[in-house]
Amino acid sequence: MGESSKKLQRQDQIMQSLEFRAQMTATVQELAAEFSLSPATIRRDLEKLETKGRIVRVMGGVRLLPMYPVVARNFAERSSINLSEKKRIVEKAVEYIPDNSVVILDNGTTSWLLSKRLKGKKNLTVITSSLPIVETLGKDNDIRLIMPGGVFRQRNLDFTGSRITEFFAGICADIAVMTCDSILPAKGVYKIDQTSAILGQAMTGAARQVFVVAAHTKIGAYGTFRFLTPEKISILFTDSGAPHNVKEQLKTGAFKTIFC
Amino acid sequence: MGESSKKLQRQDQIMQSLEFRAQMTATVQELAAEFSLSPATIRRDLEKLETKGRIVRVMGGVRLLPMYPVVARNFAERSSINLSEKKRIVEKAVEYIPDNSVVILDNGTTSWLLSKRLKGKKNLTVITSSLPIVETLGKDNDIRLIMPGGVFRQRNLDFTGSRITEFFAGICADIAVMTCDSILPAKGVYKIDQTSAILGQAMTGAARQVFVVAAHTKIGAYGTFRFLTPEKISILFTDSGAPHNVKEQLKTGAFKTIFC
DNA sequence: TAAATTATGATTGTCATAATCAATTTTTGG
DNA sequence: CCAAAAATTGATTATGACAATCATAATTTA
Repeated sequence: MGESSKKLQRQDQIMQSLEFRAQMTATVQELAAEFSLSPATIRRDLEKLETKGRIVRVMGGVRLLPMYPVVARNFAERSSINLSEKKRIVEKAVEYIPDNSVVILDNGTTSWLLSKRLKGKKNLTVITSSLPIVETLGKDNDIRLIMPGGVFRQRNLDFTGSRITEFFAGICADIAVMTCDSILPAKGVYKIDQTSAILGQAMTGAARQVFVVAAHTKIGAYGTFRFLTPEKISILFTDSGAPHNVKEQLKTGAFKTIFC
Repeated sequence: MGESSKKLQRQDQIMQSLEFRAQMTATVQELAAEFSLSPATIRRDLEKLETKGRIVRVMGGVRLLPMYPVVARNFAERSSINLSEKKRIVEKAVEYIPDNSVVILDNGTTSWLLSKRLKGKKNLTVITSSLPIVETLGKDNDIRLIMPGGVFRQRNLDFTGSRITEFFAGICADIAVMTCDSILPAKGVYKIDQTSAILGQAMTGAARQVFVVAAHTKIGAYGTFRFLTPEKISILFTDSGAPHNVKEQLKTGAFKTIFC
């Protein structure tokens, strides 16, 4: 059996009470007084609400999340896979993005990490459909941030739609930084879903240079929809974890590969 | 004099350390061990980092903000002005939004509050340029969320641009819920900046019904750019705090007014 | 290099928290 | 509607996180 309706109702009241407060915060004691309950009970409610992702508990009380918590948490967890490799790749790729450039950033956790490393660049224009990237770069004064718009995909935290192709047809950027689900060195770069692949085609078609950032595990992995052929890749940034023969193949391939 | 470079450098290292962690969290003790420092020093660093808006401290440790903190905080503070009036207005307006409808939501704190009350509606399509609204509704499975896109405005946390008008020209929604900076009952509804007014025109032109939600303080207030004439307003939702003569004027006006 | 500023770690008192348990309330199933 | 089961509640206790303070050490400034 779950929680009693009375308890659930009170949890909603706590949420409402939080929204009334200027800083969206309250102490356990304040709430205990407000509901005429013991601090222990309030703590148990807050514990539940935190599990449900509706609040963050802080020392002595609780804070309403200004933002969407559940999806962000999923995203943060996904991004922790291969994190140290991804970070090395990203650090290197960032070196190849000069000041004053116009950069298209693909969706995905790797390009999200990359966006975090753009701080300090001067006069950058970033075009992206990724909500986490918007949130990361939105606070940066030195970055002009442009979003094509579209229908929101909860699973990917991005926006896509039929207007995307049309949008990028009118864009000429310096660099597109792309993520992927699969790289076949002789054939090209792939995404798992078609919508993302169409977006990828539009993005890469709108940039003079195409960077691909991908952990070595993506090389030879499964991916159905190709969005990029080898000759259009400017640089592939990957880690050095791939088997020797694969690395040799990359070194003699159609595009430049940088092992980070 | 500010902080020493050594201290600032360590604070950056703390941030990096946080990014490496799966849940983006760490305890004071973990960090104390990692940097071979006393918990007191780590706490002082965390205190600074929190002041700078880079982290949120939680019981026993610290959590990296998944999202942009400073702007969100500003927004949350702004939204607390007239909060109880706004909430009453919003509760009433939500009643007039039926299931299965297509709703355009304007930018602004009042429509952000309104978006929080849409949970439970079935098969809703929401079109908005507001980042906070996207974040609020993005976690809701029952809402189809569409963003026109454009250039990000940090100050308003929204997206605007020349394509906006073109975008809304292709839209026919059921309801547009609009906020404003000023209402002159005989003349119309105004915004302070022209960009928002152009967006407002596009939005109201794309909807069959136009709701205006505004605290009574907006009636007769200052606003330069008109985006809506009185005869195009379907319903004005406001609180009953306006002077008697103003309320009489509204009751005999060109549009329906609901005092919440 | 010396003085001023800042940072650090230890100590202390205060307070939040988690765990446990008995009493009470609510829900479930007949 | 009633009895049994489940869940909730508040009191208690042990743990430990926190802020304030101060003397010492390190860093920055002139």
